[in-house]
Amino acid sequence: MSTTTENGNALPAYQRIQAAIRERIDAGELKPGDAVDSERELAKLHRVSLMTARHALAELQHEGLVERRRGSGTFVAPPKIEFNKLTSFTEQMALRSLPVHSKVLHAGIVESGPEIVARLSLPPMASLVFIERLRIGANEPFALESCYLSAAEYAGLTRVALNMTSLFEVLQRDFNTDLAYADEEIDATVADPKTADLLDIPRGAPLLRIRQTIFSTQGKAVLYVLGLYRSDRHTLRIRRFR
Amino acid sequence: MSTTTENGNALPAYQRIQAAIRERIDAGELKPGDAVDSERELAKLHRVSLMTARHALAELQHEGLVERRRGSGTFVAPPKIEFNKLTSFTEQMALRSLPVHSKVLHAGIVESGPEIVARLSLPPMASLVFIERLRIGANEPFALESCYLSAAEYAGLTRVALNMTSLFEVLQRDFNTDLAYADEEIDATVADPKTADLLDIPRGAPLLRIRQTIFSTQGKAVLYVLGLYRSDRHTLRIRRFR
DNA sequence: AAGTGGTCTAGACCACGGC
DNA sequence: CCGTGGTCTAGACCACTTC
Repeated sequence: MSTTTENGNALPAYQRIQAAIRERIDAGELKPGDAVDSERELAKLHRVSLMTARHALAELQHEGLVERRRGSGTFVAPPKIEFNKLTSFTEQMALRSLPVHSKVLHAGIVESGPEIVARLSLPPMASLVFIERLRIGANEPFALESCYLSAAEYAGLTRVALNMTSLFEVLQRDFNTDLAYADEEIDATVADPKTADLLDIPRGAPLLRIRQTIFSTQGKAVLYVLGLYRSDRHTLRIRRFR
Repeated sequence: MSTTTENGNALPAYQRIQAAIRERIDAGELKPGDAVDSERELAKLHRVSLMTARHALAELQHEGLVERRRGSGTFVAPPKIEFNKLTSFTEQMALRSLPVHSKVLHAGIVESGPEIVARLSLPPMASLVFIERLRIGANEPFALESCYLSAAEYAGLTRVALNMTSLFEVLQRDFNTDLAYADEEIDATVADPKTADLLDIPRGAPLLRIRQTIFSTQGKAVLYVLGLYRSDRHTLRIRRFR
């Protein structure tokens, strides 16, 4: 017997059922806590067997979109807060609806030391795009960020105005590079004279130093960022699990 | 038809199959990359239907224990590195096989300010167990940690020798408290004179400050920890996802 | 061609929750 | 009690990989 009587497309039945439920949630028709159709109802509605309806719901449960309670039913799960999410400076500030811009201090091609090249898994003599920006939110300097990328692939970045635009956005739009995750090393340091002046803090003031290697969805190290954050204006929040 | 012919226990068939596979992996009989029995083999071996064998493998795949490739088979997945894992100081040092101990500076009951009480979701006048420890690894002071817990529940902690023992372990063993996750606030500060002396660093040296609220598996805030880490001996590593 | 995982059926019994 | 999810059967066809 064929999968459906009126076939034609390629989407499995259980995925069609999931899509239908997702749509009802996205449309606001179903809110957190509301009951979703039961397995038996879904089976009748979509003319599939119980196992297929069950499969659809089981996956949605695993995704965290619904909760299932034996004897009771299937319910839309409350929205989950996402922890340890990699967000750009622009996105973080937008969440707090703060006016934000950057002052580009440098943007060019450099021959850098072996350390940064190694972090990007590039050959020892590779040249790099180097962008240094002072990050400003609510008219106060927040952070000093130095970004490094392979010049071979991202030389065009030096011609993009990055004072108002998110680097993440430019990489996605103009270079078709989607970022996936970042490995970060976090420690504390003190402001040297030049940094202190730029960030408008006393020399010797404590700074949070975050060194990120950011990887694309293809698993390639795309971006190395050294960030110095004013500790009086910045707290990093993370959640760790046992 | 009954679930099995020779029933008696309560474990579902698919979980017995999973357990059998897990055992073979734990025993080293199956290594990463090795092929696991196919659905059909498992079905015959355990005398269950294909769907049941399939269910067992599908869950193991979702857990990340095995990888399944259509047309090819099911294989033991390479071990995954766990990121952002909540580990005790003792566990971290054990990973680097460094000799480790602690010097208990204080251990007693205190009436603390409103902030810490609030972080533990306790009534305003609640008294707290306060334990201050200097953490020492490789014969060098690493960090200064102040722990706070509800005195009503954990008063017995003041009588436990915590200079060589992990607090996490004591909570689990003696208080039946399993920890699940921690919300952490991370910033930078400078060493005050007392802290500088204890950590054997210059006054004004940068410190990584981590404030943790640690929750039990029941979702209760159990422990508040204020940690000051020598930035020349400590780097926090995390991975963040987009 | 043979074997694998992916999807699916049309039933079944059980354990649990709420009324 | 009835409806819910949880487990399970004994098959089937398909898409894919490997040889």
